[in-house]
Amino acid sequence: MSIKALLDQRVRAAMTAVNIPNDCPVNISVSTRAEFGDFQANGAMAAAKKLKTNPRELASKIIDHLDLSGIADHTEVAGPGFINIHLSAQFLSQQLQRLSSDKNLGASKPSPQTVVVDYSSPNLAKEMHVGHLRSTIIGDAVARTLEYLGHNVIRQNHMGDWGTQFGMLIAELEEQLGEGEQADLALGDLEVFYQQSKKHFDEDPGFAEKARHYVVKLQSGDLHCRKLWQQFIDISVAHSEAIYRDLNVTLKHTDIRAESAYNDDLANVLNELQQQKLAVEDQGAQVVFLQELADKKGNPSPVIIQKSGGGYLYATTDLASLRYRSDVLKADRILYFIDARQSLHMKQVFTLARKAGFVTDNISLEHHPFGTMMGKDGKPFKTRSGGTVKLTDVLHEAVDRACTLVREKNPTSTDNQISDIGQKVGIGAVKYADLSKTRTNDYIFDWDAMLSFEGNTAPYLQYAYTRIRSIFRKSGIDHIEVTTNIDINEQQEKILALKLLNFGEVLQQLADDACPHVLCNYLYELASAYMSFYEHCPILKDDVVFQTKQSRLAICQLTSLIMAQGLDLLGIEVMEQM
RNA sequence: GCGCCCGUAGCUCAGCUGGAUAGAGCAACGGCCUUCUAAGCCGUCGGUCGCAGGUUCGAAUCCUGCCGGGCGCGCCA
Repeated sequence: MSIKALLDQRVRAAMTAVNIPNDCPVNISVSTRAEFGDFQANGAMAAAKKLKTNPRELASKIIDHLDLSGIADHTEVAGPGFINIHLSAQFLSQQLQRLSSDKNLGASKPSPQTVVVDYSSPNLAKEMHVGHLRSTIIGDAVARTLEYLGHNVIRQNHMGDWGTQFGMLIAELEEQLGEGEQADLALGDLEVFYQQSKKHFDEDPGFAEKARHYVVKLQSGDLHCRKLWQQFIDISVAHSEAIYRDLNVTLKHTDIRAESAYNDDLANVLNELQQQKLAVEDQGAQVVFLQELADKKGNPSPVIIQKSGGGYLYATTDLASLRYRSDVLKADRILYFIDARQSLHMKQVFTLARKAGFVTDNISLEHHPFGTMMGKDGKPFKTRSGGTVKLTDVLHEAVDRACTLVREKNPTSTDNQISDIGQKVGIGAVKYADLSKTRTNDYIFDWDAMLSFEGNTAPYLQYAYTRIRSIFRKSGIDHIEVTTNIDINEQQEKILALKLLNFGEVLQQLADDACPHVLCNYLYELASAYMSFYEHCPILKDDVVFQTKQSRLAICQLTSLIMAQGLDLLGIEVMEQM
């Protein structure tokens, strides 16, 4: 149980003892200032309002019935009716020792659920650009965390391999192969290939006609088109997978279940919607009108299931995948990490899937959106030439800069050591820059901030870890026994201790809200608390007595374990030195 | 026109199930390496939390209106 939960329980008991109704909140929170204790309960003020009594007197009565023996040194009423709780050093010591022997590092394991996490899902027509970073790494961090908490996580990479533009791309591929070129050569740069193809499509009516024709042939199973398509897809998937490797993302080949996988089920989806009288013909298309999402005037929200030409759209594919995830994968929760611009679409698909009975009633369907990437001018991001920034270019630049810095700081290191550290630092910095701001609104792409290695960045956290490892190397001690007594005397030790004890709660919040930035913030605060501790509390110095040294090493060990675990959940690697 | 998201320090962002004097990083300035890695630590400077009302003992946080920005609203995904 977390300290917060423990305090909540005790204060609740005291509130009940003074006849405060159960529906009044307890409101345990971390104190904003040291003189206000470590935690405070402000439920007395709300309760006093309800009971029409004096809040300070009520708070004082609660304290009279509050049993915090062995937990707090003292409690006091302050201000309008706050109950400030000052934890005892002994209690903190006990809690830390318990944490040391807890293989879950304070994370409580809820009853396991099957959670489908839909993330990354790049469009295979083009190369991945910086805009794809968010879905990929946020989804990955959430998937890792849910797994750590014991859930059955099923990753789904719903790659876009089946849209209208593939007719254009395979027609272009056919022409280039006709000149004797190898597919992998023609597709050496997907972005260039896409542009060539697009230009061809726009300028040559004959080619455009062929492209449109090829879409239909492809979707109806024509072998020649299918073969060309497969060549294109294989190469494009390989590009994405190379990026996953560089990014240290856990998505595997077997996690791919692309749009094309649902092709054979699309007609079934339509048939069932028609049988249920949900889909009706309108202007030649098959459309479902959702009254549930009607506007103020009562106009229902339309979802097109089949185009007037007979083609299917992504709503159809998404419905098929929802049914698959519910029926076959048996999901309790399905999390989607998709651009906020898809919000209406997701809402429509979720509403329709429930209405048509494509998913079980108690399933949790969650769209976790994120905003559009903006330039420094506050307008939608573009490069000087009007294009996008390739993800692979950002990653290479980050690793190059990191390697340069590592070389400066470690002139005697070998090339292998430098590239190993540079890789972890560079990639970590890029990922952390994105993971640490999880606002669901638009965000600014700042090249320099993304490639910074100072302040609130991944290298700061990695550096804190290496400092700990360095101490263990210097001391010649491999590890500290979990039974070692931990003393909390200095202020820096106390601040660090409270942070360490909060890890489990942060993970729970991440699992519930799918917001990795709370873990980033936590780890930064943890690293910061450790840095202060490190500067102010000597460990291996000659004048440090044995017990203090052991205690501080135990604190170091615990910090390193939580730091490494936390960073691992973010998909950021640690190293012994940097 | 309707809908969704957003507006916090010069810049980039936390804080938002209401709680005490709104926090970080970057930038600027000043200290700290013969002592556990200075990618660091300590300090200074910097904010009418877009504006105006409302609810409340208490509002950055909740409600309403306005201003400003982004996005979305039937055959792309």
